[in-house]
Amino acid sequence: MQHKIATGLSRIHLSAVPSPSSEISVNSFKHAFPLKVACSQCNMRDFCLPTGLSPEDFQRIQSVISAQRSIKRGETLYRNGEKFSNLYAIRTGFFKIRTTSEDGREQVTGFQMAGEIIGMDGIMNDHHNCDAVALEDADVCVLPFHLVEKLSRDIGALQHHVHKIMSREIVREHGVMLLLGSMRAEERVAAFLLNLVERLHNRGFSQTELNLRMTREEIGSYLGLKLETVSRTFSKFMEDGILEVHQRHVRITNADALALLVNHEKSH
Amino acid sequence: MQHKIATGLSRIHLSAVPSPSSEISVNSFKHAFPLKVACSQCNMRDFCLPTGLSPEDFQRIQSVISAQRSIKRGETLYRNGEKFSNLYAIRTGFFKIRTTSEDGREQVTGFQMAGEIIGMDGIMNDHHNCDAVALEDADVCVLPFHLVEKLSRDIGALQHHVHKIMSREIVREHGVMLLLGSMRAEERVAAFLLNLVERLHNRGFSQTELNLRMTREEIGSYLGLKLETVSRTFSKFMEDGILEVHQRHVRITNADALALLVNHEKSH
DNA sequence: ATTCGCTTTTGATTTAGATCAAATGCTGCT
DNA sequence: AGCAGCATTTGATCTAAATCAAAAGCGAAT
Repeated sequence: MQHKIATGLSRIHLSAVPSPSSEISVNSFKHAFPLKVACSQCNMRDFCLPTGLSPEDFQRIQSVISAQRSIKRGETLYRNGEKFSNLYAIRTGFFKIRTTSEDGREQVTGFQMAGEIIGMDGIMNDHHNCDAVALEDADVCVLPFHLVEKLSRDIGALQHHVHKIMSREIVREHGVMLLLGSMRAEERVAAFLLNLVERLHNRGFSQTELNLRMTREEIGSYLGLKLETVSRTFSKFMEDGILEVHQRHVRITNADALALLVNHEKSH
Repeated sequence: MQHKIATGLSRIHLSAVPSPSSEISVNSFKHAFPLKVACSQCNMRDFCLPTGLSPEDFQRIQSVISAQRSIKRGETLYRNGEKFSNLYAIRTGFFKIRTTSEDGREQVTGFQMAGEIIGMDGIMNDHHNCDAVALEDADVCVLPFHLVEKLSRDIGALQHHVHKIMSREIVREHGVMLLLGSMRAEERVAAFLLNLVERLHNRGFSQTELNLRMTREEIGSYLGLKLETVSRTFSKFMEDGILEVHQRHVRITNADALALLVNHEKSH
């Protein structure tokens, strides 16, 4: 597979196969009637769904997808306090998930990309307790949760898959806690970049090059650092020949050094 | 309800109702044959299970509990890398959950007490990826996960409850990330104490007094601070008349001040 | 093409918390 | 009871990252 760089342009490669109707008509009606794509045809299916489903199961799972929704950059898919009713499978685009404390402090708890499922925070008490903000134009599949639950009672593979996805989120957050609780700035930034690039690589993008969708401030919020520290760390990595950074475009020129930074606490 | 202080002694109040057999015989065989208590009779049932279950449902849920297990202080219930097969409902006792990075850094990701369910980290890839260490002698109910899944396909309330429990864990971890990513030392310690005391209060213990089960170092690991900083913060809170601390015994003498610390970022 | 409003970089300085060090206090064990 | 080994406290010092400040870069809108 040719590796692509995760730029805005290449987003189109991540989209599902277009319908037979012309590009123009699709685009004009895109916001009002987002393209509904069969799960069995979607490039993201292996990320959203269990593998090895029968065509009938695909059909049944497809039936719970009530709609697709397009979210423009800067808009929110759901917000803290809103009634919970759906999970969302990201089909294209990129989100930040953030929580806010009573006194207004903000914490980015994750950056989520195509193929990932978001919204599970709302199950607990029927209301979302964080915001999902699109960092680039995005399309999501809407999965009414009561239907997901209903169908999982019939399809064991789906049931287990839902459990796995939630477990994966718990484990991911353990990793972030480790990062926030015990790593120094350089390690955090290195871990962040390696994680992003790995997930992009799984989706067919380059392993060494990426376009950041978020500001230095958002990276800082996620990593428990100030934006100046993020910026300085990037500059430091450039000096060390580990990265080439031009604005939001990053090329990893020494992945080994980056990996070493994360896994070997500097002795002192 | 009379409030109890969470000391080692009062642990007995958290235990399920003893069987008709004498205390002595129960205790002598405790480790080998932990008392199996009916869920419907267990004081922790409202924490572990959905409310409003029929007697039949209690019976069926009870049937998936393969055993109870006693863990001595310092021992682990499960370990990173171990095969996953069970969730555990804590019946008595207190655990720390910790992850370890490749280079050996340790992060306590949570402190869990009676009524809480642990082990969900293992669902994702069939292996646990953290350790559960008993900080005091503990009894847990062993819930083979494949049976939990099987039964949830029949009992909708159980299915939803499992989802809620996992969602709650995700949300809890969001909170810890907020703490680690954006709070200062005093706020972290205040948030930690308020959280602990609230959970104990929900279980019938005092709202103002508690016995810590963990060392300053473990608190520090959880809060992303060094043990000296935790100790100093306790001392500071004593000077300020917010706490009385004697070793592991803590009395909150000014809960309002503690709450204000958490919710109002100091302007500067 | 120009302007306005971000975003990013970089420098100077400050500071919260880490680190290093030592004394004291508990707890469990023989 | 006495000893050994932790756990905790407290003080002195250091440092990584925050804060404050200013300039430069970029992109969207007119």
